[in-house]
Amino acid sequence: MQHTASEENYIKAIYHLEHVHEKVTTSLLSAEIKTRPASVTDMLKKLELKKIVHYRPYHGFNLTEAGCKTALDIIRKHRLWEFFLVNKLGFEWDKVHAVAEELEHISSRELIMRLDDYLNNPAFDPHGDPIPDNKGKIKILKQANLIDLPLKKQATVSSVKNQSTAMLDMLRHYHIGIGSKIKVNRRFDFDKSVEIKVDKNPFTVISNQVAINVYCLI
Amino acid sequence: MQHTASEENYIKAIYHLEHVHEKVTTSLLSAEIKTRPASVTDMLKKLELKKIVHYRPYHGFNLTEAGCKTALDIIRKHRLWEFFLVNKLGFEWDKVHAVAEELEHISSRELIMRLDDYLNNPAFDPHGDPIPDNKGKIKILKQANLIDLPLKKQATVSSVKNQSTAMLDMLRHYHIGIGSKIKVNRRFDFDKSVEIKVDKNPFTVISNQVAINVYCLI
DNA sequence: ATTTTTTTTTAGATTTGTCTAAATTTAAGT
DNA sequence: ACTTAAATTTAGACAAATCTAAAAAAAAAT
Repeated sequence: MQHTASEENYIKAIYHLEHVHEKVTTSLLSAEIKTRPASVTDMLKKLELKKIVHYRPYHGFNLTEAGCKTALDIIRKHRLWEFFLVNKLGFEWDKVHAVAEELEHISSRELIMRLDDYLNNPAFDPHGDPIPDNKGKIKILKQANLIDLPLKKQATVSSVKNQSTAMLDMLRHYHIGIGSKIKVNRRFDFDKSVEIKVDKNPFTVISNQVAINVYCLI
Repeated sequence: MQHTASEENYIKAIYHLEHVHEKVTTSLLSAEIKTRPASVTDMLKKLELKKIVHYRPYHGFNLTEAGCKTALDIIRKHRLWEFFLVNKLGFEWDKVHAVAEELEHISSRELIMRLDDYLNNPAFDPHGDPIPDNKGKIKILKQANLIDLPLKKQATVSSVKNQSTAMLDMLRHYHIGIGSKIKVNRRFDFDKSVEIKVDKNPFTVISNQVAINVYCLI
């Protein structure tokens, strides 16, 4: 009793909307997946029958427990594939979404188990979003790019994208390493450089090119 | 102007049939992909419009040049994924077909380019079948049936005809796999069985039924 | 509390890929 | 050559997922 790719897309979209809006409505979902409201209604009736959503006509809907589990499973697949595409195949992290959208619908459970092991059971995808484990559990921490960090809030360096010698050399110079505590003091519009404080060191400014390679837990 | 997964399955099936039968007919294709003849006729009319096949009603059909190119592209994807599944994820080589059937329909060209590089541009899949390169070129090596091998000359197992689970189980028992080094020591007239040496293992005798399914490079 | 606007659902059509049953064409058997 | 058998195609139906246009329900505005 598996789901079609289309059903999976609806389930995933509902899951995401539930985390942003209290009530998930037909028009919200319609906008999210770029289909007409009428089509959404049709699909909801199907998902209701499959006990994936609780659906009260005219008053929105939300995932059942089973629906939520299914959503997490799809998200797990999506993010594992993204991790694979970036860390094994060398894709740019902003180019993987569309491909992962296709790969996430591959059904083999064994494939995902093996892929997870092959990647050493990563907890975060290349965008810093948590990857649910095979029971649907997710690590609450979120990884964010250094340039996206909220100002003056401490964060912990968790990974570095470009691991070339030149890059690591640069990071050593600024005393930035995995585990370093970083606070962003301000951003400069002129060249998108960022003023930061690393551990107990004095403030410094790092270029945008350096910043975009550093990820932190917040 | 891309093809649906269903169209791709037809194209691939026609390609394979063309290499076994001089004329590819509706009923042959129908049996190959397990759909009713009427459905095959419908699809053929669509593929004819797309200039994928030359179709003469009641008299069979064959791939156009474009169709052939498309088939090779799908086969390339299928075999690259099989290689990945076995050599990176550790699947048994007789368990990858179904998964690769799904993966082969992922459309991203960049994905396949990168996967190919990541795998070091392999020329043969785990079953010993050649992987077309990105221009559709296939490496052809001389393959000989195990029963036809010259005595006491080493050969390398390159492919297996009957890929049923029972067969592969049998081969595993004799430690025969793709890449195994085999030497034929003698043939028994009584039941046409063959005494062989596989890699560094002691001599064994395999039945004629097993031997005729094994092909080697010499 | 009505009326108007917005949202949602229903009704009916379309496309894709499949099916069954009937009709047609080709091949085979005498 | 003629009849029978087999293969193929046509015709019509169906399920999935979408659409448009119209109807119905809920929300907002006066």
